[in-house]
Amino acid sequence: MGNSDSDICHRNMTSPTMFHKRQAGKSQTRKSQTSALKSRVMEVSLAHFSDVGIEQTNVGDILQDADCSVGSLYHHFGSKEGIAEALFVEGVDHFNAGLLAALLPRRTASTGITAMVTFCCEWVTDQPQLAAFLLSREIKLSELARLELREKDRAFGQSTYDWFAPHVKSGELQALPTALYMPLICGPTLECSRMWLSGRSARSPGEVAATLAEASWQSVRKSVRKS
Amino acid sequence: MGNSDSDICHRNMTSPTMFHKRQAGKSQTRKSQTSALKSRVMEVSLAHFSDVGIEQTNVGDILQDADCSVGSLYHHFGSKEGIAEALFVEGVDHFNAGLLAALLPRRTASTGITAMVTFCCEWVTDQPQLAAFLLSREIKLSELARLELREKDRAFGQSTYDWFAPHVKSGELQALPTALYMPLICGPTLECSRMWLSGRSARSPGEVAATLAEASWQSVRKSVRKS
DNA sequence: ATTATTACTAGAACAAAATTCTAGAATAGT
DNA sequence: ACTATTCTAGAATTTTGTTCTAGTAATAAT
Repeated sequence: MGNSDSDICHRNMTSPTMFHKRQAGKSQTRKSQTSALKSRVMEVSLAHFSDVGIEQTNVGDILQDADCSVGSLYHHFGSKEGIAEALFVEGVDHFNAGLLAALLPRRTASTGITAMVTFCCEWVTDQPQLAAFLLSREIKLSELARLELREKDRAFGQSTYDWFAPHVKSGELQALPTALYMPLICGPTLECSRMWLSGRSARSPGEVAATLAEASWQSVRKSVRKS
Repeated sequence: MGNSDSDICHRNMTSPTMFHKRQAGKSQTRKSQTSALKSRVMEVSLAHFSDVGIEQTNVGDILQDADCSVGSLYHHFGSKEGIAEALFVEGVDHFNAGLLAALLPRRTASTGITAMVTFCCEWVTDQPQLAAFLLSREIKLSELARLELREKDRAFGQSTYDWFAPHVKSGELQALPTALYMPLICGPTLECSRMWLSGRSARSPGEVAATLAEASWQSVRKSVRKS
């Protein structure tokens, strides 16, 4: 009766990854209901956020559209920003994983770069809502989430670096500060994506993927020129 | 007594440019007070916005820090978003003007591209707050502002295109869809800027300007390669 | 000059929306 | 069975953005 600091979660991201120790029994019902509720809230929130922005979205609408009670929402996400945070982290994970999956199998520098750019273009074009949300920051992440993301970022950077290093050594790629590869390779694509997503450009990234890939490749390859 | 639709302003941006028809007389006092108030509000707001985001900033703090009354604020800006909008438009203007000023005087393709990238880097490094604010969208612009910006964007695009066209014709630059030049040239820099501004990278754009410039140049130049 | 109109300032009052709180149901652990 | 924990609910509260009314200084009109 006195301890009001109940073990609230506010961050579980059970959505895709959560199947440890399931006792193929009865309780499955409640858990899946809860999990479904969370997914529903996130899905509905994403739609609203990417439509009118986080600030303009009001919790009442989310509650109604996701058929969720105030209590449940605040139990699971802690706040409106909490939903945004969850979406953001999940989105980054998804993007990074996809990018790595596209990159790692490639054996030559040029096909790797092309794969990265192509993947970016397709990803953005395939899920414009999530992309728009991710590419428009203004999400004040909690200290916890910030650290979590920082770590993921580091791991991601390491993985890509491990792929790049051999190609740098072999003389195919320029030797650059590690922090520059991603911006050089994906920067133009992301900038195009932003323009397309905000309606400032008619051409979708998918349509110009090949051109972007070639240009990015030229910007990081090591080459001797005629003039 | 019945017309409640008084001529409210909500958009003047008198900050820098406003010296038409000044009757070098007495009333100057009031005008300059007002102008100073607006500047103060915008300055304070920018600090808060770039610090904790628009949503997390509360009007009360702005009021207090800028020593402004509720009435005045709503008279001049209409809403919290109105302040953001004003800041955004002013910022874009400032950036675009600077970029053009850096680009237009250049006579060769390579010096032009270098000038653009260098300018971006310096601009971001010089005014990180404004840069952080501009680079983090999530600003629901009013329909009016949207059109205003669209027009400015168009004009800006035209100006840069006029500069590019001759170099494309002369064979120095690749012929690309118009909408791709800016992303290719400034995309990597802006991506680096975002990383630096959000603390994900230690190296400021200013420090890597030369490298970025060279890479961007390689990505848009037209060249025959040895292999 | 005097009056009328406009631009601006001020802060109390209001309304909307986010969040907290209390209570109760479902589930898991012992 | 009993206890602790997780989760659901929605009424109650608080916060906060915005509106409204009133008043003051400046400008224009007569």
